[in-house]
Amino acid sequence: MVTDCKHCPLRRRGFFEDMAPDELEKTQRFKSGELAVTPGTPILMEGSKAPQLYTALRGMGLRYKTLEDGRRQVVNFIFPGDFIGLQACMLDEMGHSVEATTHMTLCVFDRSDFYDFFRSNTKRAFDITWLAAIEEHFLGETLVTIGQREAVSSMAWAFIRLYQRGAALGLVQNGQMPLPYRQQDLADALGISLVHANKTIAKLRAHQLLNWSAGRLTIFDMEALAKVAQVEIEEPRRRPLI
Amino acid sequence: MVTDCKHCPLRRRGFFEDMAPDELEKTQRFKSGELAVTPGTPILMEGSKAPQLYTALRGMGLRYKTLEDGRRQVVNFIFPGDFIGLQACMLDEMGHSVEATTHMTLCVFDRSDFYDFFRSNTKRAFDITWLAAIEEHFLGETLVTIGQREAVSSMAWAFIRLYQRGAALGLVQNGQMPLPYRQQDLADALGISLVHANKTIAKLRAHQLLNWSAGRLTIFDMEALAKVAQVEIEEPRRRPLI
DNA sequence: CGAGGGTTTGATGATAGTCAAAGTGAGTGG
DNA sequence: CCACTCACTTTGACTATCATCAAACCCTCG
Repeated sequence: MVTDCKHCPLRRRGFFEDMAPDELEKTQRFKSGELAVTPGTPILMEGSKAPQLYTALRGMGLRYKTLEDGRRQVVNFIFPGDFIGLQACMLDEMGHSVEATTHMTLCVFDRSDFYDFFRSNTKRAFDITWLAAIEEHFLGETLVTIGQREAVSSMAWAFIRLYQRGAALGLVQNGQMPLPYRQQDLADALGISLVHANKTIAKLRAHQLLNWSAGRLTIFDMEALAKVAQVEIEEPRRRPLI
Repeated sequence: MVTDCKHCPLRRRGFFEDMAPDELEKTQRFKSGELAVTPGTPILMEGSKAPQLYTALRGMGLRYKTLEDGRRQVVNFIFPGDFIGLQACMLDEMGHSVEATTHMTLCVFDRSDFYDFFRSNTKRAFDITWLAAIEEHFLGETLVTIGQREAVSSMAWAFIRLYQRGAALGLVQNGQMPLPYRQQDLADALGISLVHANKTIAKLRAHQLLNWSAGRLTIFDMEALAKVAQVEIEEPRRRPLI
């Protein structure tokens, strides 16, 4: 019951770039299977040499790093279409762990086929580099956030980016999207404590800017939120799908 | 008076990977010239579509992003051998600004030749992706630092990484290396205020762990420093040179 | 010798962390 | 169907880390 790349439900969303027939076919051959995991399942571990790569097909997860004293930094939230494990592939070791937050389905690729895939088609190689670059770009933005913005501002920024990502994927309906994370996850992503995160969210809610409860996010006033966050509102750009 | 890739002074250091003759020759053809800049010169601007790429040949600089309110986040410190402008190339726009801290000499490449270069040799394309991946890896580590470590710990981490990078490049002599940045730069890199940065450095100095003055860094006790920073001591790995 | 960039220091206050406890709601088992 | 548990959220009280302000200091340079 493996999804055929030709009929990939993701590619139908306008968010992902179209693929030439031969790219599609090569990707199909690259794909070695599918993996379904339950919430909380670790998918990749920091420092491990994973033999496989994934693309998130359904469900959400997160990337994180942990410090020796147990502190955790959430590096990124994983949405459908995200490519997982490039670091293990290029650097031989994952720089962060990956874990499923909801039920997830992942397309599986064998690392041993990666170089062939990379070589087989310049466009695809370029796509992979593009993904690495956009990730670097995003991490840079996250860095400014954690380093320079204060909590309210950080929170606003995070919600805006999450919402935009959701919107691009067509997850937003009636101004609402599923956001199945815990406050602890957001807190760990922004480098603030759970308690402080909670109080900060409460503040945004009190100001009628947004609501996030029961795993659903609603944004009431994007303009005002953007002002709080000090960001330009811009659509995420279309991205390649591996 | 342009340095020939064949005799590139960087490649002689063991830190950079060897290059096959044809790679070397393609790189040479890719290189369109050299640029010498004085301290303080902006090299790339956030948001700009730079027509050129660079490799730092000599000198040091920094990458940073600025917020509307003027706050600055230093994303990374640029050392000889660093590749500059990949983001502009892949994403069409720089995600951060780049500025020279010391006098610098940069190898210049034309963006219009980039795709050809990328396509011409799979190994080189791979190298570029590798660089993007290692950068992503490093930014992840920075993220944990800013998000989870407290000031002393952050500082210790930063000095360790800078020192290791310097050591790999052969800049360390008698346990000392040049580190021509201001305390403000370090502060902006770690997301703390100048005053606090200063006091934190003073603390490390008082504990006899290191000294950083007059643009020179000395580390007295790497072990203890690593303990403060909560990091493993590991050599930076050899990297490709573009 | 004065100017200016960078560093250092002290005083004060705000932002955010920690601790502790209560509230909420979904899921489970008797 | 009703406790009961467990994971998560919410709130209050207290504290620490860190930011801001201001002034002095140090050094190089013209």
